[in-house]
Amino acid sequence: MKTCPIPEEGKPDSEQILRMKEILTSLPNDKKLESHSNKLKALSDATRLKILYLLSDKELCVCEIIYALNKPQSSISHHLNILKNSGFITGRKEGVWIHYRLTDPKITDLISELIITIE
Amino acid sequence: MKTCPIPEEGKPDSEQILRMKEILTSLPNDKKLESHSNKLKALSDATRLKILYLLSDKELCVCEIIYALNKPQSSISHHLNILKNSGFITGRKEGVWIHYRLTDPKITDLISELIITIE
DNA sequence: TTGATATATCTATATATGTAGATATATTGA
DNA sequence: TCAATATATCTACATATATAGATATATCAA
Repeated sequence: MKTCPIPEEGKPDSEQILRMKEILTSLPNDKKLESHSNKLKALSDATRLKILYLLSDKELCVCEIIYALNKPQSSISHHLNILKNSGFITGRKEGVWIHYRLTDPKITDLISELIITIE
Repeated sequence: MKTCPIPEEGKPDSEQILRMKEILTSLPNDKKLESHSNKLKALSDATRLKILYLLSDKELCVCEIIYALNKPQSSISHHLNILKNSGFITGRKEGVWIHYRLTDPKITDLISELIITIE
């Protein structure tokens, strides 16, 4: 039976193994990858996706988002905080109000593209 | 003090509110959004991101991925299953081996683009 | 300064997730 | 049929997360 092409002691690596090692060294380091996966985790919630899509049109204040999504204020605030900390949105304070907008307007399009590729 | 522009009883909605409602009705339904957020959740793990990047070059069998990432076989199998169920990768059986590849080669590029927009 | 509004933070709880060891299944060669 | 390899599934446990009520903070108007 063909065995897994892992390199044997003393023998040179196969082309395949060399290529894999090349890819691994070209990747962001573990700390960065951890940060990237955490940012992507911010997208793994339906409420947060809704918020991003709402903001794809124009900036909104928190109370408008609360009204639109019909969820407790603490819950919306929690999700906004996650989106803000991961860099997807930014807030602009105006009196008591805080207006949130997408950090980059391309964000929602990229998310949609990503979903489409696997649908 | 300016109060939140939520529609009052009997009064017509503001332009802003109408636009929000328009966006909300244009969104995928809740079941679909739940599915989308679950797919994105598959990207929220550093090990799974590494697997996707490894597969961006060419298909690999499970044992090669185990060797490259140096993690327990059960763990890699678990992550591959998540990536497969969410549609990011597909498996091709050949004897005892299963070769996995990206469902769409654009996937890793789109992920990178998404990360770049918020960095 | 007082009261109301907008938002954030704290807290508890239920649920989901990653990890890794153990076991099961499938395939192949002898 | 038997042994070895490749992979999947099961299991338990520790950790992370969403939720929503309660409380805190900040801003403004009167």
